[in-house]
Amino acid sequence: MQGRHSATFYRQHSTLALSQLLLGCELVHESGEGITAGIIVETEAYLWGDPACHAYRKKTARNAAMFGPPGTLYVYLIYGLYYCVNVVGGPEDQGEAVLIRALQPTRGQDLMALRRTLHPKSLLPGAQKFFGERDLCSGPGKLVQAMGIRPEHNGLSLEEPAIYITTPVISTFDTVTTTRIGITQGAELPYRFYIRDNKFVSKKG
DNA sequence: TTTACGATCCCCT
DNA sequence: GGGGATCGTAAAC
Repeated sequence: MQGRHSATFYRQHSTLALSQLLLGCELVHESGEGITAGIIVETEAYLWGDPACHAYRKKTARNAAMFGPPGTLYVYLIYGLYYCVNVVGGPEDQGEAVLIRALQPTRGQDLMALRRTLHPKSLLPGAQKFFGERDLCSGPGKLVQAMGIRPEHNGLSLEEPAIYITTPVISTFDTVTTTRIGITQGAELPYRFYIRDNKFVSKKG
């Protein structure tokens, strides 16, 4: 059994450092439906003074969770269709966070596939009905769906019993540092990190 | 009060 | 490789 990261861990490192330290750690959700888990293989940092950061201008109703203590979950709706999940980093009250962009599934793959299949959009005629392992968590919207993370998780702490991140389960890998995906402002900043040659990463580059 | 747009995903060409 | 879906948020009027 792997240990879980503590509040101290989230407090002790900068958000940029956290973005890299979370690679190789396992995100676990013990839900009523069952347990799902996956190794974090891709992250992005959103920092103070960063124009792409949701907290760039000021604290609002949407981004309030970003100003919670390090180790808080920030879940938000994107494009009116999907949700993304972040881990709030320190220093506290700076509105910084780490976007979890991809997981390598380790537990509950069947449940993940079920959740992805049962998503309302997937029930539309002609929608994809089968998911290979690579399709479960290879993107920020996908992994939220597969892990059963919902808007109600916004503002919760990773100290909660049912949702947490473990200490590293793999450690021998190279980290690629590159630019973030899907943004216009701050696009040149090297704030994206992923495990080299891991097939569950959303995109190369 | 109105409007433009986004840290995405999936299907179609 | 490109575009449409879809809606809450926040900036602009």
